[in-house]
Amino acid sequence: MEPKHDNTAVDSFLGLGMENMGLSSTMDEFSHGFDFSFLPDYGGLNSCSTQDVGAGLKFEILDGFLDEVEEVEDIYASHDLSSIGNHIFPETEVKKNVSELDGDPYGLKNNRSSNSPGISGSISESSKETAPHAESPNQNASNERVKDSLDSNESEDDNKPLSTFIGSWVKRGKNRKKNLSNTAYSRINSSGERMSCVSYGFRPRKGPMKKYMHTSTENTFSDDQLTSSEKEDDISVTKTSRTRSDRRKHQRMWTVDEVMKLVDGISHFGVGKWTDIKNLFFHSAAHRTPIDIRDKWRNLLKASYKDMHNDGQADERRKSVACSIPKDVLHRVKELASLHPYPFSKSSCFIHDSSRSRSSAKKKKKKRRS
DNA sequence: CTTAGGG
DNA sequence: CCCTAAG
Repeated sequence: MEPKHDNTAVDSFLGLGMENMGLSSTMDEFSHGFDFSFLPDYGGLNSCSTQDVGAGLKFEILDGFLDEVEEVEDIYASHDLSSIGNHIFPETEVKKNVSELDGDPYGLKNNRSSNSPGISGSISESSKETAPHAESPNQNASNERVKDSLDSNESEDDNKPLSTFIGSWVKRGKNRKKNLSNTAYSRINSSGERMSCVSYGFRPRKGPMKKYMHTSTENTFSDDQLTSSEKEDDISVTKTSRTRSDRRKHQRMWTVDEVMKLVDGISHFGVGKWTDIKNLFFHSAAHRTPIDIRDKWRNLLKASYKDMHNDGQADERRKSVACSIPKDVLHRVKELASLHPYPFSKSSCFIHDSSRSRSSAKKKKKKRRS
């Protein structure tokens, strides 16, 4: 292979070359049992890419970028993979099998949502999140790495105000036995403040979702994912030398994208299959336990009903941009709500006003099974 | 372990 | 979010 070390190499690195790189490496790792010949032409995979990669990968010039290259690889791998995945598993065909591809199990993301962060979003996302990955050399069967990056398709941050994280722990007074025994203790034992930068505040959900993930991968990933918020937490904690009194999981604002995934999940699995939804649609979301998801759905329903009672009144009370739920999503929520009622029977939620008497019937329909 | 419900 | 009770 002739290393063409002129502009071409650089160009291809910065441009198409990257794509090819990511793709080719992806292919290397994934072509083990597969015949990708049916895949669409990914821009001269064979012709220029291998060459450029061969040349480019030497990277005398780009030595310093190697780290980033890894990320980039991941990023592109993720994209290529997702597109591949969509080709391999067209829509309805495979359900669980796709689970590992996550992010966009049914290719839903593509159709919907001007909101869901497209490529750009994912890129910033991934680069942010895979970065820590590159540092730990061992723990990546490249296989898993790719899967990770797939997961990082997750739209973690749409618009997460950092203040959210900082503020959230402040308002927690109660101490909880469970939490105390879990997190706080470990922290104390590990000599309190000094340690705090590592483990404080991370309360792993008790059961790692083992079904669809290969343990180490997801865990490390979630750590990475939490990194940002964790840092916030740590800083605040060490600064104030917070005691273990407040141990509430950081309240993370639900992004529109997440909400949409939730809606998707429900429309695919039905209400009540929250573990399934979690696994498929929120597999990469380290937080968002099935319970969280259910709670969110509960809230969404509430919101939708509220909205429908305000008939037409575009209520802008939810001023925070992150919170406001787009109308279309709200509509879908309503549809789903009428489709399969959420089983909360008691009076608790929802406004009980006069108009509810008849209309409530639609909520109390039969529960749809899957 | 999962869900439903309630706080 | 958290917690608990129930399958």
